[in-house]
Amino acid sequence: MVALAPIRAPCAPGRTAGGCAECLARPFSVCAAVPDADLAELEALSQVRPLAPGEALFRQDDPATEVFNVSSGSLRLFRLAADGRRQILGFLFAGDFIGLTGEAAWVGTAEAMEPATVCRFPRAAFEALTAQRRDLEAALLSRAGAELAASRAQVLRLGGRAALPRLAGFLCDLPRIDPMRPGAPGQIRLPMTRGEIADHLGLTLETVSRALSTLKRRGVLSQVSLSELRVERPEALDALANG
Amino acid sequence: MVALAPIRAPCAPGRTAGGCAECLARPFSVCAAVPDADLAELEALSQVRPLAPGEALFRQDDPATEVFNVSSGSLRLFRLAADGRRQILGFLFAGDFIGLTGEAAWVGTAEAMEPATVCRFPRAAFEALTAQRRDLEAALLSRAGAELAASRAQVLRLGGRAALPRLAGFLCDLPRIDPMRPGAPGQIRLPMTRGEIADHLGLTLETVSRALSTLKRRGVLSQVSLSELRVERPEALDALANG
DNA sequence: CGTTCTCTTGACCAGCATCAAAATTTGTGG
DNA sequence: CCACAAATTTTGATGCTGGTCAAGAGAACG
Repeated sequence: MVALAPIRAPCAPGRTAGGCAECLARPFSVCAAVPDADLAELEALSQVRPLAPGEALFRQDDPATEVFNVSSGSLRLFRLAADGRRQILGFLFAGDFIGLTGEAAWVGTAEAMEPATVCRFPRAAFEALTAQRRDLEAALLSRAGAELAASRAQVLRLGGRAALPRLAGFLCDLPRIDPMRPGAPGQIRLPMTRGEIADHLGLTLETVSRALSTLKRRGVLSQVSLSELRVERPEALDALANG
Repeated sequence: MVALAPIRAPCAPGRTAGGCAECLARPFSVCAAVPDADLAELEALSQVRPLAPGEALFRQDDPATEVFNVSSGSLRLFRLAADGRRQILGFLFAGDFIGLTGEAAWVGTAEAMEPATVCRFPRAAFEALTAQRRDLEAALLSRAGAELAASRAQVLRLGGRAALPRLAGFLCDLPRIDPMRPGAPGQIRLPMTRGEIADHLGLTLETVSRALSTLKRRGVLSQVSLSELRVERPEALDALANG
């Protein structure tokens, strides 16, 4: 897994150096709904938490006493089944908000896939702020809609049987949900392993690897590195994903 | 498909006979957040629309200029893929709200599975009301969370490979999402066909039928009628769904 | 430079899809 | 109310995709 050149942590550690006002993730976050003049309210509630690769932010079934906003890096959100199978519910990138559903316990475990930072809010205080601020509540509702759409996209992918369309659909969507990704357009960054892609798509890592090889053999993709793909024929990828 | 004994349509046709105040679906709906004193605001915006079995409420990719609340009966929400495959995103029952995501176009087609009624709101007017009423907005956010949880449950089901656990999980959840279902506890009403269950679970109708037969052979279920099952061994069903 | 982890590729097999037909239920019209 | 027609469900036979097991190649890290 190739670590990124470190992105300046937004809502930055230290808080002094610009704070939320200079946060690189704010344009993609619910915080964008809060005008600059009122940012101090947000900053007063939040703490910055850096995460090392593999470190857990919370575990499934733990009480959800806090909510989070991802400000850099990426995380995996997964649930372990009784038989040991791991279903990855989603990958979280800068701007994603964690804790929308208001459930008492976390549905899954969240772990960093690479160095990451999140803003941490006590749930009660955040909900109090939400109740005061109409703009924030509307932004949360809007983001909940986006997350529901993402979950439905995953359902559509998992419902289709073949492995190749599942992977193609995932690769098409990935750049969209990773707003701060670096690198040239037409390239796809994969901060997750083959096994994680497999657990997201309901496949095995061998099948994912074979599907990637097939796409390379057909000239749809080429590999810049293990974790960086180049899309050679975007239309072909799109056709596989949908048609 | 056995039609239910008709439920008195809530938010009833005619509107005069009690209106929202006597709506049987209100306890399960976002409308519950609106106090009795303010119900007139809701009623002024809404129109009751009855649906015949098979009738479409809207079609995928159509502009979403209205939102709906199901007040009786049930609907299927599905999306047709380019290859003709049908993925059923969910089944809608009394109390379910349609139009949470705020997207410009419908993600899928909604069709009644049995005689049903919905309350219809012009989207712009409903959003204006939402912006005024804190209680309604909070209820919508809460319901969005519930729907996200349902979608994630479907992801967890589709991600698991075997057919039997998928069906078992679906049968376990169905009674919970159908709050106004009639009939004795321990019985499961299936307003949908085997083919629709299959398209929801990413299986074929033959596989669903075989899985049902297996559950009957093992004594987990028995059939009251084609569309009504009796759970003989709830623990066994639950074990199949999770373990 | 060696250890460890991840990825790739191969061989084989099981479970589900597909094709096909019979049984059951539902709906319609006399 | 019965008989017939249409639709749905059940069951069977066969083939293929993807899972499982296994081994080797390539990267990452100390």
